[in-house]
This record gives sequence, C-alpha cells and structure tokens, in this order.
Amino acid sequence: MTQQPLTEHTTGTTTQYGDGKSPNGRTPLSRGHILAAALAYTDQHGLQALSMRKLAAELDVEAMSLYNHIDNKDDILVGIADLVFAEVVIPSSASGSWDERTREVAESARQALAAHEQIVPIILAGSNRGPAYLHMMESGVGALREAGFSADMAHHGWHTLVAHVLGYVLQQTATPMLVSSAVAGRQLASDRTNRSLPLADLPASDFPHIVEIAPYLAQCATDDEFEFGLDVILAGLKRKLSGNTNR
Amino acid sequence: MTQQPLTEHTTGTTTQYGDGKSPNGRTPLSRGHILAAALAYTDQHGLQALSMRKLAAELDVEAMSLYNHIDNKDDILVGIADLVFAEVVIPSSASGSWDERTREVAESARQALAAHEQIVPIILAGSNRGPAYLHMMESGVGALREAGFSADMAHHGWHTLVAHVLGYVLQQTATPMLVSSAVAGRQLASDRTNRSLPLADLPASDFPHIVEIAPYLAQCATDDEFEFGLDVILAGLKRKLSGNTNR
DNA sequence: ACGGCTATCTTACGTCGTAAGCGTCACCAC
DNA sequence: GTGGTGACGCTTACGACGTAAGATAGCCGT
Repeated sequence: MTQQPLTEHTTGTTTQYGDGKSPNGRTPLSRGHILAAALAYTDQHGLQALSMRKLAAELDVEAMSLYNHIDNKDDILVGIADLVFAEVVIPSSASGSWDERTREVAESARQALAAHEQIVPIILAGSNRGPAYLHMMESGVGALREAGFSADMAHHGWHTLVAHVLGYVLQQTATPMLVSSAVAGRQLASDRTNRSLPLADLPASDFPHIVEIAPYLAQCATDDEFEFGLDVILAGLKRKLSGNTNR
Repeated sequence: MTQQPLTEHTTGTTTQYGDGKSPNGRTPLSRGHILAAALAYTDQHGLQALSMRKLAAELDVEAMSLYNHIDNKDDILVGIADLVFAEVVIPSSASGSWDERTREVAESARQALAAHEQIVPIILAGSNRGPAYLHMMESGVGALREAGFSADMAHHGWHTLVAHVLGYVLQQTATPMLVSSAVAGRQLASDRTNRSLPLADLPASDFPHIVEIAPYLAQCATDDEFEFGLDVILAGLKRKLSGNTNR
C-alpha cells in the first residue's frame, strides 16, 4: 500500500521553518498550495487566464517565488491535471462485478473532468499521467483482467474506455456548436468566407440529418448520453468476451 | 449540392488585383494561403511554435499584414482544424452498408487527425466545428439513421463514435507515457514529490496490472487497437439496434 | 556571533497578440 | 489624364507573458 502521496500531495507544506509561519508572518508557499490555487484559479477564470503572475498574486507573492517550488508552468499544468484525476473514486476491488466497477470508474472520471472542464486541454496536450491517473488505470485494467480478458485485450479495452471518457468530456466542453456561414450558399467575392455562426441557421436541404437531430444537440452530452456510450462499449466488450465478434 | 467552398477554401485567392501578382510582384496573401501555411508550419514545428510573426515570416510578410485576411489567431486555429477535417474522405451514401461506411469515416478521420496530430489540442479547445466537420457529421448521422436508429439514438451514437476517434487520437498523441517517481515509495522531506519519470520504473507490487500490460503500451494506439475499439462500439450499436441491451 | 541555506523579491530580456496609423498601389468615374 | 476610393502591406507601440540572474533578508547549526 503506502500510497499516501497519491492523495496527500495536495497539501504538503513543510520545507523550512519547522511547520509554522514563515519569517514575514505569512503561511509559506508549497507545491501543494500552489497547485491547489492554480486549479481553483483555472476553474474560475479559465485555463487561458492562468499566468504565473496572476497565480502568484492570488497567493500574495511575486511570480518568481513560485519557481522555488515548481519547475516551470508545464509542471503546474501537469500537477493540476493529476489533482483532478485524484478526485476519481476507485471502487474497492471486491465491491461488485467487473462491469459495475468499470462503469463506476468511468462515470466518476467523467464527473471529475466535467467538474474541472477547463483542464481538459491539458490532458490531451501530452505527457500528463501522474500518480492519480496511474492509480485509476491500475484499478480499471485489473477489472478487465478479472473479467477474463487477456492482458492484450485488457490493454485495448482500457484504452477504448479512456478514449470514450476523454472524447466525451471533450465534446461536452465544446458545446457552443458553431458552423460556417459559407455553407449557407453565399458566394462572396472575397475568400473571407467559411466563418462560424450558430448551428440554428443550417440549411435543411444540405444537412437534413443534422437539422433533424439539432433539437437533441441542444441538450447534448448529458449524463444519459454518456451512459449510452458506456452501455455500447460494455456491451461490445461482453460480446468480445463471449467470442462472438460478428463483424 | 453547391458545396465547393467546403473543399475549396484551402486555396481561395482572389480579392483584388484580378488574379495575378500583387503590385510589388509577389503573389498576394489570402485567407487560404495563410491557413495552408499555418497548417504546414504547425505540422512541422508544433502548435506551440506557431506565432503570428513566424507565420508571417514564412509568407515573406510582416505579422500585421495577416490581419487583413483573418480576424485573429483563433481564427487561424479554427481554420486549420477545419482544413484537417476536410481531409476526411466521406464515402458516397450508396457505397456499402451503414456499418462499413461508418467504419470508413471513423478510420479516415483518425488518419487525418493522426497525420496532423499537432492540431488535436485545437479541437478540444472549444468552438471549432467548421464546414468540413459538418459535412462529415451529416454523412455519419445519415448512416446511423439509415441503419434504423431513431434521430435521438443516431445523435447519441454519433457522439459515441466521435468520442472514440477524438479520445483515441488524444491517447496516441500522449504516447510518451510518464509516471510519478513518488509511487516508487520514496518519502522525501520536501513535498517536491510526484514528478514524472518513465513508465518502466513502476513497482510491480503496487501496479501489477499496469506492469503486466506494459509491453503492450509500448506499441500503443496502433491502427489495430483503434479498430478494436471501433469493433466494440459497432458491436454495441448493433446490440442496441436489435433491442438486446442486456445491461 | 557567524557562515550557510533557503525563500522571497527585484530587475531585465525576449516573445507574444494586436491596436493605431501611415504609405502605396490598382481601380474607376469623369 | 486626373482625382477619389478602398484594399493591402508596413511601422511603431503597448501590455502581458515565461523565466534567467542577481540581490536581500531571515532561519538554522555551530
């Protein structure tokens, strides 16, 4: 076991000065405090607004002081992404059938990501798998192995599930659906066409199916819809398990 | 029909000066040229490296000149994202069964995104659905409707497929798998823990299942694995169609 | 008392996106 | 021709960004 760091790295504090106040009377900085403040600031003001100077101001400190506790801005981004993964609740490995546990992890992950949708861009930016993500992965892959999948298949299945969660939150984040005005048929002299405008103005003649489902898009990416996709994937996995691929 | 702009907006040129050279003898700027250069530059140097000044230099022009043809940098980002979607080949609606066409669109989309993986972060950044994306969506939703799904279900199914493609490319982009050193069990005095280091060093005692599938992670997110997930989803969709949800 | 350490602040550099304004050219009505 | 008009590129400038370098001030063990 001994994985306290997985959950404790949010509040680790002491470095110098015993564990009281710093010389000037303020509570001292720490990696944990910085990351927590960064996540809170990002949730509130958006990822674009997060800058070293503003984050430092939030902590009543100058920008360069942060560099005593973190390597650079990327370090902060990876850190707050893993803080979000740390919110995912991992069911104990004896708490139900493999598909129930898998569903719980996926839904919890979706909730955590949806609650901090601003950090989603960080996750697809690249190397950001911290300890919390690993903890989740260990549990998820374990459930699939227990279900009877080979290591190879469990690996594939896990990636399919992660792709669903990430892709889904991604779509939810991008809900303000936009579409170009060029498709409306106008042919301006300038090539300054293909700009965006609300989905409602789409011509039904060119996009009959999109217009047909447009009402549903408004209430898009709800919990129910996520569960629909999860059902599809779990059903497909069971079908793979029973050997009935039936392509 | 009349959707030429969907594919032609890559090279739209003429605005003034008939269609020859500009007064100073150079070929004039245009939204299409700018977007094409931006996509090429991003593919080669990465999204982070793309700046207005460097893009302008690539076109032998000063940065501010670009603003005569585009609104701002976001406009460029949305534009090049849609250029990538324009590469997706849409099978004709009479070229095969619905699941075959769905598979083709999904694979083509994955290839297009994989060929320009640098632009993936743009897509999850939010409002970026241009005309090319819409074209693809119209085709995909149409295939599901044809398969017999209700408009509501087709909507859900489409989102599930998009989630898979996006989530999958996302994982492929993030292949340099990293993991914190804190999980190795060290307990440093400082809280400067939880940093990243290669996956290979994971302790098998804490993460047996991850270690077990580690060899497969190396060759992760291949075409085969994508197809596995696609199989899972299509199989699940067929199961939904036949009414056998069987949760 | 004192030297070393550590955390903070100050200053500075290069880069970014882009607002404002200027010059210059092709085009058109007369 | 000639003068107006508007498109298009350039120059300059501003504030914000990430962060390298160095100065400063307080705590510690001795």
